Amino acid sequence: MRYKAGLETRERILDATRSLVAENGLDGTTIKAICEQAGVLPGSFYNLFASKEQAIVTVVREAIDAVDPDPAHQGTDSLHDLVAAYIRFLEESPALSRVYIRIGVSGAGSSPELSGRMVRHHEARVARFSAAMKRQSPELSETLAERRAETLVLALNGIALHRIIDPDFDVAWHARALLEDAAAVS
Amino acid sequence: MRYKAGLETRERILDATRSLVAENGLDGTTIKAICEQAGVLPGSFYNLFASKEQAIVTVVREAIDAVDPDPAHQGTDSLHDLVAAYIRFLEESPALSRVYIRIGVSGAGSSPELSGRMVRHHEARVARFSAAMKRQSPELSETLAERRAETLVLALNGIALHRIIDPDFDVAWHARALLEDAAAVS
DNA sequence: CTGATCTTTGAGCGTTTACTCTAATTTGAA
DNA sequence: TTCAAATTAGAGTAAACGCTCAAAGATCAG
Repeated sequence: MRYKAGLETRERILDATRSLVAENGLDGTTIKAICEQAGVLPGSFYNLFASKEQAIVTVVREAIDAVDPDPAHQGTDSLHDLVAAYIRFLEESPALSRVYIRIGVSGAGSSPELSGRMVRHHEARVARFSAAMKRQSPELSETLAERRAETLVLALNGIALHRIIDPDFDVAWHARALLEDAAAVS
Repeated sequence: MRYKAGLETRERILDATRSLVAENGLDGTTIKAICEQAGVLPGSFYNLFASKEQAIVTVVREAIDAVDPDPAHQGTDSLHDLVAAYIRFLEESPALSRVYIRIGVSGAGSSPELSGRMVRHHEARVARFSAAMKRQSPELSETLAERRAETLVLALNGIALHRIIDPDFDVAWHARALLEDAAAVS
């Protein structure tokens, strides 16, 4: 894994894994398909990755890192900023965001590694939304703000999810509608 | 499929299929597991069902029929009624509702039969919510009411989905929060 | 009881899965 | 140029998958 050729192969494998998981989901993605799309034979795959799961985890980590960008700004962003960032992620990284939705949705199947990572990510994300919610509506109680924040995050996921079934679905419109409703209350 | 024994076996197979899909999802449910849980051998399964997919489709149809009860009342129910009915479905039919969420969410995988059925169901459901929305807020334009109705349905699914990862998750609270937000706007 | 029909048995089919192994080739620092 | 280390090729493994089938057993109308 030190030579240039190996690193290039690794990238090709990750590209293939990303698009295949986006297209077919976790269980629908096979080693054979990855190798074919990457132009590689199984021996090469297993020279660079210990298992199929390791390649998938790598791609999922990418997706999780991409969904909550600019962590330096944490503590200053508004709910609107957060939702806008999510919409941008969905629109500008179609493959990666499909990976994210598929995993977040299926509960990562039978992989404890992925499940744990996703649960922790969800908690952190709710916390970030919750902080923004409290900043925007200081009159809300602690627990109420947290629950409303979680409602918003989960509802956003439900909306993003629909794009997997209907590629022409207008995610941005619905996400903004949701945000407006939440803002109208507070 | 006419003798009493066959009908009982059929029920046992459907019970097993329902709980296994609820627990492990579509791809995680195998013929072997179904047969073991139903106390049946593969030959018996295939005497009653043409394929694994047929058994699953039967269970999914159950779930779809259960999520929108009392179609006779269509045209009179309020948004609150519809959301309350959904919450009741989620709470009173845990296994069936998990099947519903898993299928609706994953896009039914690679089964065109299931995908088509789910798409049609979603459209009908949105139409029903949309009608209730127009009744409640006549001042909204046609398309606006429809889009808001779809936002609500999808957000509800996003919330219900989280219960698959966290069984203790308070679906009812979050669903009601969503409804209040939507109501506060109109 | 008879006998046609339905049900169950359980070994086993062919395919696909993730993954391994050895030998050949390529790489790039010294 | 040398040569150990990294990378590839590609046949091959064992296990799991959905599913089949012939034979034995259970059911129930006539």
